[in-house]
Parts: sequence; structure tokens; C-alpha cells
Amino acid sequence: MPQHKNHNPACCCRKIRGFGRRITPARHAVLDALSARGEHLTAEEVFKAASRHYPDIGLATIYRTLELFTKFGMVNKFDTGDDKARYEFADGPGAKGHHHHLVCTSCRRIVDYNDFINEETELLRRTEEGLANKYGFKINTHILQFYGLCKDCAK
Amino acid sequence: MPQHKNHNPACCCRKIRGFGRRITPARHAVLDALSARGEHLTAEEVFKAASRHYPDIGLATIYRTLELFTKFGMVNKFDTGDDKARYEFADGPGAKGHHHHLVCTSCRRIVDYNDFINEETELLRRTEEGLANKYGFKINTHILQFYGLCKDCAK
DNA sequence: TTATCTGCAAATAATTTGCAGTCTT
DNA sequence: AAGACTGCAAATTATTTGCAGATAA
Repeated sequence: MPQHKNHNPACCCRKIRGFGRRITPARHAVLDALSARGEHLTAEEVFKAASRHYPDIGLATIYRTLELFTKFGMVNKFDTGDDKARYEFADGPGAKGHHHHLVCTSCRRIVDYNDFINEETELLRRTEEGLANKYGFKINTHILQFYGLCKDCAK
Repeated sequence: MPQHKNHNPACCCRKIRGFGRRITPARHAVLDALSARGEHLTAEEVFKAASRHYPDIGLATIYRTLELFTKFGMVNKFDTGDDKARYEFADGPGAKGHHHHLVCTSCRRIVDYNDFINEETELLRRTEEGLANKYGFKINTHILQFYGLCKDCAK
């Protein structure tokens, strides 16, 4: 996992403080969990990972923390069709780590890809612009995900 | 709401029977609810609408029916970020009614658009092809949604 | 006839919330 | 000190499931 600029502790702490919020052991543990344990973690998975460094942490705190980070734009919350939210560090369009997801509907494996990102980003940008004009929306985000069967499950 | 070929009762019934399943009053009521009450209904909304014609219907039946129709490809199930699934008749890419969603994160209004559908569809098709080759996925669906604030909520 | 379908009530499972005490700043 | 943050337990909410009876084919 490459270490993107958004993901290092110093930057995250600055951001949190910038919003007038506090740095706590629980929040550190969540940040660590998110950067150490790869992408697209469920709240439960973040909880398990964070518990290792900080055994007293509670699941409710995980939820509150992830919600907060999501609100700050540090984290993306998304859903892949099972009924658990998933979380990962956010990389805005254009950032090195920006990617979309390819989801296996059978084994729930999630593949990050960024092979067509430039083309996609460009079209999405134009679409956003067009939609904003026509419908008067102020668009903040989009979700693009592909669903199918991975090689193993397709057999 | 235009009446697409996929949405008329005769075609739906044929499809259901084609899968070896039965036509029942409950299923009729769900079909009616979906075509009469517009798009992107929650299970609860389908339930209310269907209850009007068929008061004895139960919510569990709504869920089971919608799941079945989704499995048959007659209905799309999707999610707009609140934690309720939403359902609408499916129009495959290329069909007249094919569209994507623009969601207001404040008032939860959902706008259907198909302004850039051709371009989008074309890029998505190419992307699917590329991803299928590179990652060995057999891709079945995609989700593309834009999130932002509608005109009223942006004030 | 017979497998599918149903409503109901109870069970799940993810997420949220109230609260009293504990920290960060 | 003051407000932000916490863990815990209880509450919520959407969805699922078991079951015995009803019904479409």
C-alpha cells in the first residue's frame, strides 16, 4: 500500500484539529487501522484492528469516528451490496491513489482499479458539469462500481 | 412516466411464469405499485401503495417479491446512501428508459437523468471490457450515481 | 395434487443514541 | 475549566426467517 499524502498521521491530525476536534487514542487507533489493514474495511474490521492497539475501544466509537472522518472528507464510506458500510482513505479525483471498485457478487472480493481512471474522470467531470447546469445541483461526489463474478467464482 | 415494454403486466407475467413461478394477487399488487407510483420506491413505500389495492399484503411478502423480481432482472435494487434499499423497473443499457441517478444528500430527492447516457454507456462498456480482460471478471452490472445538493438545498 | 406462496410474529444484524464519567486543550 | 470524547448498554431500524395454512398450476 503506497503511503499517500492524505494518509500520514501528521496531516490527519492537522486536519482534525483544523475542524476544532481533538486527537485521542481512539482516533489514532482508527487511523492506524485504516492505513495498516488495507482498504474497504467494515466497521467491525476496523474495530478488530483498532482493538489490537487499544483494547478498550468500543464499537460505537468506531462508528462515530468513521462518521466524523467521512464528514471531514478524510474517509470514503461506500457500500458494495452486502449490508455493511465500508470505509477507506479518500483520494480525490486526480490524486495518485484515486481508484474505483470492481466487486465480486459471489465471494465479495473487491478489486481496486485505476486503469481507465483518466478517461473516466474526464467524462465524469463533464457529466457533472452538464448535470449541475441542467438540474441546478451542486455535485460533490459520485460512485462508480462494477459488479460481477471474479475469475474463481465464475467457474 | 412512459410505459416501457418491460413494464407492462402481460410481459411481466410471462417472465415470471417463464421462471416457473406463480402469478398471485400480491405480485400483481407489487407490479402495480412499481408502475403507478413512479421510481425509486423503498420497500415500505411499495408496501403502502400495494396495500391500497390489496390490504392483506404483508411487508415480508413485499421484500420477498422484490428480491425475486430483482433476481429475474425485472427490477433494479439500489441504494442512495440512507439505509433503505430502493427499487425500480429495470431498463437495460440502450433501452429508452435507461437512466442514472442524481441524489440530493440533504433532502434525498432523486433525479433521473439520461442526458449523457450514450457517452456514459459507451465508456462504461469499454471499461467493462478492459476490466474483464485484465482482472478476469465476468461483469454483470455497474452503478453510477452522482451526489450533491439540489437547487433548493444548496441555498 | 403439490409445490409455491402467503401473512404473521419473532429473530437478525448493522448502526445509533442516552448517559455519566473521562480526557484534550 | 469547558467542551469534546468515551465506553457501555439499551434502543432503533431495515430486512430476514420459521411456520402452518392458503392457493395457483
